[in-house]
Amino acid sequence: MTDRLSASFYTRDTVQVARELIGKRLVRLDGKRRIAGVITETEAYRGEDDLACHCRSGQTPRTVIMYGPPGKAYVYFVYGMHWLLNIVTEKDGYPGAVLIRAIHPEEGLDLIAKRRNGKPQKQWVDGPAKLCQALGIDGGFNGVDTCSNDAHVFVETGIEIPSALIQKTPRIGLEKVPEPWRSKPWRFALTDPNLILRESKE
DNA sequence: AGCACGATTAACT
DNA sequence: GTTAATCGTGCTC
Repeated sequence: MTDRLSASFYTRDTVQVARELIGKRLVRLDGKRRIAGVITETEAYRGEDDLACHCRSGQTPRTVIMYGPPGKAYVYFVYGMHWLLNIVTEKDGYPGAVLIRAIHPEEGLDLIAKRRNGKPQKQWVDGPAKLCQALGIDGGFNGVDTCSNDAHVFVETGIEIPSALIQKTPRIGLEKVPEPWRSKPWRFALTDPNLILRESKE
């Protein structure tokens, strides 16, 4: 049995999914090893009218995944060197995705340390591109169905996080995006990830 | 501690 | 030709 999230979880409003992904567990199967951690930061991008969303220009070769069925990984390349991981949301045909910006690592720490090449632990996975580097996620994962049993990247059920501990803020890196989109409170972040640390140590 | 900038490529105008 | 859902380095205060 598995407690992997199914497509129905993602077949909903993107902002709601982004909120509920906080506290869930992101898992990467690396050979026989697991790299996993609690999701601590997400952002919602939805619809062609959202001028921060890649789909603002309609369906293109890059964005075709976002228009397809929910639960698939949307992995894209930016700034000439970074990969970013999203999970597609909303009904098939309506574009939306949640960007996974940060996790709290709990499994496979040695593999993360290795990929992050000697950086201090605080900088292992505290940004969307660092996260992808740490987990070994690149363009090869674009379009992978995370709900399928043989996917090597997926999300499991996790900890229930009270809303009081979740910060809602505008999305990051949208300096040139016009209002109201620049200021939409579609970023969700755990205020103090150390709360999770304490819980997991028991 | 905080800010500015260069890296480096694909997609879009 | 321009820009980008970023990161790491190096400089200044």
